[in-house]
Amino acid sequence: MKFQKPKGTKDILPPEIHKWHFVEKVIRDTMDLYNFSEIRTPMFENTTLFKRGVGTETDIVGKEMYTFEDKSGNSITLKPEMTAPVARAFVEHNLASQAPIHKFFYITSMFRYEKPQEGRYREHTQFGAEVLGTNDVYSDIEIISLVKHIYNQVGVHNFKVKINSLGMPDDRRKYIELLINYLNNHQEHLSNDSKRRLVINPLRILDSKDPNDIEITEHAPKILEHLDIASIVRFEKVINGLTIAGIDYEVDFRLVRGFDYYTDTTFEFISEDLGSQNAIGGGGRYDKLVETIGGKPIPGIGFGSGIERMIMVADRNNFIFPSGKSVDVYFITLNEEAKLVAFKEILNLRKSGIKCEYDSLGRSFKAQMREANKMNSRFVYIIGDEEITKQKGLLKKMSDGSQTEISFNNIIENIK
RNA sequence: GUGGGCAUAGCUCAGUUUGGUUAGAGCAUCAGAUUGUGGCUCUGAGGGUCGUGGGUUCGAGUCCCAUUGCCCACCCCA
Repeated sequence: MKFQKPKGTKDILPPEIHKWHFVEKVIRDTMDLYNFSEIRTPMFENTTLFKRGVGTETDIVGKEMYTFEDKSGNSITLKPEMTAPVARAFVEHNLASQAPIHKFFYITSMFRYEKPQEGRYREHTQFGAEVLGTNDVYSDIEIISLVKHIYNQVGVHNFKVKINSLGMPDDRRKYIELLINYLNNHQEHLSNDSKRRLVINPLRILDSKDPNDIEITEHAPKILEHLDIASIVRFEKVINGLTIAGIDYEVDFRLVRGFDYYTDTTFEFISEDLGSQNAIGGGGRYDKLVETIGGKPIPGIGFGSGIERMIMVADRNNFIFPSGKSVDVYFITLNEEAKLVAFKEILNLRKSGIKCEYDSLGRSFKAQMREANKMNSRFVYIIGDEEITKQKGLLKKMSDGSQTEISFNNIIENIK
């Protein structure tokens, strides 16, 4: 019997890892530039956090959570999203009393029990940010600019920003009633899925892909026309800010996201390079979440973005990810004594930060040359019988093939 | 969770229609092409229980069933 990775998971092997290192570095550097600090929370939480925070009617909580009982009978869930854990840590450590505003970022695995397909895993990696403590419109704009800023550095240019406002809960509730009334009159023409959603989560009918549903919802009441004046003003300010920031956006009344905690601003980044799972990232404002999970009424906004999907888009746009430093010196050794000399020299060179490699299979000269060439070594240092006698090795520059005799302890001066 | 397709060497795939001797190619790997010199070229070698388990048959990579995995769409999302 052969072992294989669990369904919906992946291994990242050496030829791919430089992409991840690069993306992670860009994220950390850019987050620092925007003055966000990293937060790490456990891989799992008590299940009730997500039920309370995210909402039991959402698909993520309702059917996609990795939930299990631990040995003492507590219900544990591998985190399917990061906003609720961050809010929990924020409340648990009473951070609100230490400073009025907190800006967090994270890079972490997420777990959702779904049917895997391209760009969709059961364990995937997201980076994201959360701003807690202000509902300033500029924090909305800053978050969206930040995402774009990071995308552009990692080769993700081909994407659209969709934006909408879901208003505050009271307005949304009233709007949903209007929507239900409207849809009830067209019920017989709705898809089966949407008939079901009419009872469970009517907003979701707005983003149905069924042509009939789209036709019907085209003339449905629009949420943006039924919001409180404060929400409308704020939405306009956000949009204005995006224009000033030079970010192209598309107002999309069909954009309703899969978490119950959103209020006012919601947004999504989509790319046509992803196929059917076309969202690279998304987020929104959640001004009621902190109090929902037992904190003070503190507003927040955040986003999450899938790193697998970002790399996928970058690859499909032929983005070249910078790779690490290549080998500086490959030691070619032709006998046992030479190996000992090489071993001593390598110890020294590595202390000075020179990247070295050597043959550990006792292979032929030619094979060692090929190996050095394959790993793109800048230099080769050859030690054979003659060189041992002279106490000088042959330093060969691979780019032009030139080679000179260099004493054993003189290598470092000659490879600049 | 629902529907459709695919599974042959490390990778990309022929071979399946019309079951029939030791299952092939390219790339990759390794080794050679006169003494101790890489990239290009040439030659050769290793590597597969044909996803797994049953069944039909004198005989199965090829037909049938089941199972697992992957892909596509729906659902949903990153």
